[in-house]
Amino acid sequence: MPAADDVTAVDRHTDLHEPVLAWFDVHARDLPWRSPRCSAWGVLVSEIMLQQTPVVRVLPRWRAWLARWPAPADLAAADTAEVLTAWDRLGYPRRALRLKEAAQAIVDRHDGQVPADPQALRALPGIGEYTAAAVASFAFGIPETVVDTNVRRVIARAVTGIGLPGASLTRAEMRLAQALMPARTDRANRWNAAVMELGALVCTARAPRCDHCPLRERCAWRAAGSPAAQTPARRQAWAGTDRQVRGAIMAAVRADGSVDREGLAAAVAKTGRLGSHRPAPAQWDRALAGLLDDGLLTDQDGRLTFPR
DNA sequence: AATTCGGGGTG
DNA sequence: CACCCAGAATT
Repeated sequence: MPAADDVTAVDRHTDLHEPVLAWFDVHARDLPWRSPRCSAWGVLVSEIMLQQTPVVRVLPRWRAWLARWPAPADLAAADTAEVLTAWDRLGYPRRALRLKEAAQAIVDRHDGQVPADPQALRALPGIGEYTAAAVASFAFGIPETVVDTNVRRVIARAVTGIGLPGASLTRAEMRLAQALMPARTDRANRWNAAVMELGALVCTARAPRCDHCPLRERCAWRAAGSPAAQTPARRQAWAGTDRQVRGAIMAAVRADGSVDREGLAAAVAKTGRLGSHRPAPAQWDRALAGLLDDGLLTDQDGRLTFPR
C-alpha cells in the first residue's frame, strides 16, 4: 500500500516519462527479441541467457538456439548433452538445465505455450521475479514492473540521487519503481524497456554519458554534483576459485565429448582455462562433486560426460 | 542478508 | 587487473 509520500513522488516524477520514451524512440537497439515477430518463447530464452550476461555475447547463441529449438516442446525433447554443448561459453550452465526444465514444465502444465500470467512464469525453473515480469511485459504486454540492474541504477541516480544502488533490491526500491510506472499499459511496457536501455547505453555503471542523457536536466544525482558512490564490497575473486575450476572442467568435456576421470587434470590443462592455477586435490574433488551434484556432469565408470 | 554460480569485454 | 553484466536459488 503506497504511502502519502509515494504519491508525492509520482507527482514529482511523471515528467520523466516523456524524455525517456522519446529518447528510446530514437536510440533503442534493434535487438531480435524486441521484434514484434519474436515469439514469447524467444523472449523467454533471451531473458534467461541475459541473466548476468551482456547482450553482445548472447546474440549469436540466441539465434542458434531458436533455430534449433524454435518452441518449448523442441527443447523439452532435446538431450541435455546437446543443450549444454549449445550453451557453449555463456556461463552459469545451470541456467541451461533450468531452461530445459522450464520447457518441460511448459509442455506439461501449459500445453506447450509460454504462460502469460506472471505467477505461472515465476513458478517455472530458473525464472525469478525479474524474469517473470520481463516476459509478461515484453512478450505479452502485461505491465508488470521490470526492475533489473539497469533500472535500479537509473532510478537510484535520477530519482534518489545516489551514485549506485545497494547490493540487493529492497522493498522500498521496488515500491518506488512501481510508483514511477506510466499509467497507460502501452506506455508502461515501453517504459520498462526504455529505462533498461537508458541504463545499458547511457546511465552506465562505470562511465555514465550524462551529456547524452535525456534526464540530464532533472537528474537528482547530477543536481547533487554526482557524488561518488559508496565503495562497493569486494566481490569474490576469480583466479583460483572453484568456479574457475568448474568452468575449466566443463570446457574440457565440451571440447572432448568425454573425459577420463583419471586424466581430468591433463584434459583440463589442455583447455588452457586455468591459467597458472594448479588446483589441489581437494579442490578438484569439490569442483567435480559440485558439477555431478548439479546434474551438469555424469560419471559412467570413470568417464565424465554431459548427461543425456 | 549473504553466498554461490561463468566468462569475457573494458576502463 | 578490478569491475561489470536484462539474476536465481540456496542458506
